Amino acid sequence: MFDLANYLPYLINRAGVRVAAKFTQDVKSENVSVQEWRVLAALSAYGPQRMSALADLTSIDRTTLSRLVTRMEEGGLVLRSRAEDDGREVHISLSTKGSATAGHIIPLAQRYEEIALEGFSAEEAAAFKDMLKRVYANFDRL
Amino acid sequence: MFDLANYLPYLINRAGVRVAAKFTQDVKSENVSVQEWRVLAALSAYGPQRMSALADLTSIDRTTLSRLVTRMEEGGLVLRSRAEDDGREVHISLSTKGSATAGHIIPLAQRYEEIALEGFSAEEAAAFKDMLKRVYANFDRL
DNA sequence: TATTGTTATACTCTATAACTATA
DNA sequence: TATAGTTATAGAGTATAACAATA
Repeated sequence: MFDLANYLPYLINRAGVRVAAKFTQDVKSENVSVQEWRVLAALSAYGPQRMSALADLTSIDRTTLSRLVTRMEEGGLVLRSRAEDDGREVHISLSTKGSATAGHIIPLAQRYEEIALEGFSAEEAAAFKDMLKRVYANFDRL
Repeated sequence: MFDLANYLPYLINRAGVRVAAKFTQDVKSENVSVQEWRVLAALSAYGPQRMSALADLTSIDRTTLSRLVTRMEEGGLVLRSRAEDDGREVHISLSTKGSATAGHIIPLAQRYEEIALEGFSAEEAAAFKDMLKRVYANFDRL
């Protein structure tokens, strides 16, 4: 047969789906979707980004991100501007409202991390995160 | 700021998205989507299931699953039948074609697990899977 | 010609609610 | 009334390809 209960991609997917589903409900009060939060989080963590970098950081498809950013721009969460040195590039940055919204959500996000890691020692948590990074890196070339 | 690079939900999401994206390309030759594979895998691992159980096993929304199963039924991958003892329940099972398709994909899926866990010791891999189960369980009540 | 980003299209997924059939 | 599953609808995501603007 097939040992689904110990199949790694399955375990990753179901954990991710569950966390995202719960988070969706909780950020609804901020009128922000999970994808929008991912953009806000990436810009909060790394500052203004080009579209292609933002797509990598958020794991959001480029064409989806383009329209998502348009909606966020219309909602006043982010600013879009052309690069001065290279007219092809677009720089996305947080607006004041976007920063404030991110500031409201970050504590909630941190509570999610605490819930997820309940019962983990600090060493276990660090090892766990490291393993997730290694899995990601193992697919770098593919 | 916000330490995205060590934020657990982010790490889980990006690993899951990357694995699913690569897998999508690879199963295309079997004319099967990732969601369809999840159904095939669940039925291969646990045998015939009711719709609600299958939704839990695959982390697929019930309404999405209902239409997904319709498409798979039309494609000859699964069989849908009413329960004899309770006319409300529907049992989904693999057809001969569905079993054969799953049989083709399972080796590919196992290669994905090997790629994902490259550089992991057996103990690390086991600990990693256990942690993913604990994270999932930590959101049980929410 | 190559790169960056946007738009078009068709299909799928999600979320909510309403609905049918059965218990 | 409650449960199992389906269907309707609107909004959003995905994949592919085509496109404009810039380099």
